[in-house]
Amino acid sequence: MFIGEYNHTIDVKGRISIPSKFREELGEHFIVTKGLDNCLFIYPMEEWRILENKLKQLPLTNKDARAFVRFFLSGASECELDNQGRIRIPNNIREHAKLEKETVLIGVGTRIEIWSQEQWQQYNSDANLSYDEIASKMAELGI
Amino acid sequence: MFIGEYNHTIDVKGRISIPSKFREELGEHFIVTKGLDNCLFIYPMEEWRILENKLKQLPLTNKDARAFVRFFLSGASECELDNQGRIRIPNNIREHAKLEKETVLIGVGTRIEIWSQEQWQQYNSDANLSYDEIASKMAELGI
DNA sequence: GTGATTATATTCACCTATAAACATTTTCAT
DNA sequence: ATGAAAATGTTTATAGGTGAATATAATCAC
Repeated sequence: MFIGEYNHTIDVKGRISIPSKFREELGEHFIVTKGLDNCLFIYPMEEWRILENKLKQLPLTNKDARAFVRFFLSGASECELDNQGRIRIPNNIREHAKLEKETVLIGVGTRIEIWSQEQWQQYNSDANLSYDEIASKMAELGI
Repeated sequence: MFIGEYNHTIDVKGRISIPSKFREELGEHFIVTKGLDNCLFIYPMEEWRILENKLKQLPLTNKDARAFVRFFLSGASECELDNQGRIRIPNNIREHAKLEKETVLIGVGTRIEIWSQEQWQQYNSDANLSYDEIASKMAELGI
């Protein structure tokens, strides 16, 4: 399980270091792809395979399904940590997440997400999550 | 059952010692998360596992579910007592609870909560639950 | 109450993760 | 082939995390 929130910076060459707490669980190779809500998703290989399989099963005849599959697969690239624990973010997906310099990496269970700091703050303050909503979600889940 | 109230301080490195009375029941590893009402929740590992599994099952395609999972998991951190019975509170979580130096730890049955002293005092006076109100709530709940 | 024991607070010292700067290699266009 | 630009690798500095030691306060047994 990936959990937690970390503020990291992107260097002038477009590289970012992955929080050390995430590295072991990520393994050597993993997939970075365009995510939902203007962020990037990072999946360990194992989780990626599961997602791939789900995507494969989507009906090719459905317009939305085709768009969804294109979105995920075209934006995906396999990455590897360099020997200082960094990765290079490909330009096309970097733009998708509006990554400049200040970023936030969050652990979200089966995946990691990379946000620009600005986007993350905005997402959080957009109050699409009021306390009441959180509370009722928690109640639903029996937390 | 966690019960009682303790005043502890956070040191300059962001560490706080867990009341000795809580330690045995907590075990070695546990999870600290952003809680409701500007405090932090501490869950024993067993409880946490159950939550994890529920969270994993929420659909990626549902916007509200994504927001909730992000809130909950990015605000979580696995902790371990050091050999003096302390834990470190990550900064993002710490800000959520407005923890400065003086804090209050309270036992609330299945979990422990960490409050800033200020917030706790305010909560107690704001909520100014009269005894009558408490009594009638209890009756409602069939206690 | 007195002393012994345990819990908590505070300080110091070390180590690791990250950031930033610099150096080297590769790629590509001319 | 040559130079420019991009990618990759290395080095160093620093902040923040971690562990240990000491000091102070609270608790307990007698």
